[in-house]
Amino acid sequence: MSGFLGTYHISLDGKGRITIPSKFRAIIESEYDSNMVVCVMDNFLIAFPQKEWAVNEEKVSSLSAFDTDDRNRLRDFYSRASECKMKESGKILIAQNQREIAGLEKEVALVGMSKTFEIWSKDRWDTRK
Amino acid sequence: MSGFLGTYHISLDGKGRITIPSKFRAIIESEYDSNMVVCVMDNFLIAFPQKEWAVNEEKVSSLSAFDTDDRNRLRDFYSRASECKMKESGKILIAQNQREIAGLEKEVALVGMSKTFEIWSKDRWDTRK
DNA sequence: GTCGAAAAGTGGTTAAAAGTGTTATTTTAT
DNA sequence: ATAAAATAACACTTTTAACCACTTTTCGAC
Repeated sequence: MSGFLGTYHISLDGKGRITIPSKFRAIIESEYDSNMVVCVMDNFLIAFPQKEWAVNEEKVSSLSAFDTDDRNRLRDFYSRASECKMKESGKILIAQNQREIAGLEKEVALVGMSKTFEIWSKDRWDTRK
Repeated sequence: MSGFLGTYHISLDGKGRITIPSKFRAIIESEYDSNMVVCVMDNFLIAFPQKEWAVNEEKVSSLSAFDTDDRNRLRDFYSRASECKMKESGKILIAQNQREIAGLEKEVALVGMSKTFEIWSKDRWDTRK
């Protein structure tokens, strides 16, 4: 498998959920389990299969727990992350505060980034530079 | 085998699929498996057998997922790629957003590039400089 | 505490759209 | 003229979006 690739334009339902496109879903089901971590990055969200989140966490673990700048960076990173499960139905619920931060309303773009994928509001995606 | 060579003028069917010319098909079947990755390059598309794509990916894998510039570069690369399988029938479906970006309508030119081949709209192929 | 109402979250159904497979017909090359 | 390849047409399957009904959680009033 070549990982998460491509851009999908999908919609948030009334309760703030998205249905994962079937290609992404197939990857999650075959390569990972249904546990995901979603975190905030600037303007948009990043969805990690839990296994990839762990790899990533590895990389930030070199930061010092006592250095103020590092600690601030870590706090930004962790405090706005959230664990979520992809359900049987292939849906995942995006936490409300994350929807707000990422400006998600109705139309959403999912963007494959190989080991992870990004979640953008359509507006921000279309106007990014 | 000498790889993908030559130019073929073929057509997109009503559902956005192309039938791979039998010479290309023979190469894919003998040298590779049926998994392909198609990505966007400027005005046209590039089709990679998955094995060749992996070589390519190798080259971008050193970029950091946390550096904004690197991440933007990765996003350009991945967001416009898509995995697809050449079916038994020798057809592959070109993703809708790729058809749009590459301006594919009815008539399409496939252009061999040895390890990969390119997919052009006839108009753009004829008028390229 | 516990009751009830509101909000948040979950699961399933449906119709429309997108994607797939097959066969038959047309075109091309020899 | 024949065989192989390419195209067109059609039926079928899968995926998606939009609803709706149900469950769980939260939270204030008592």
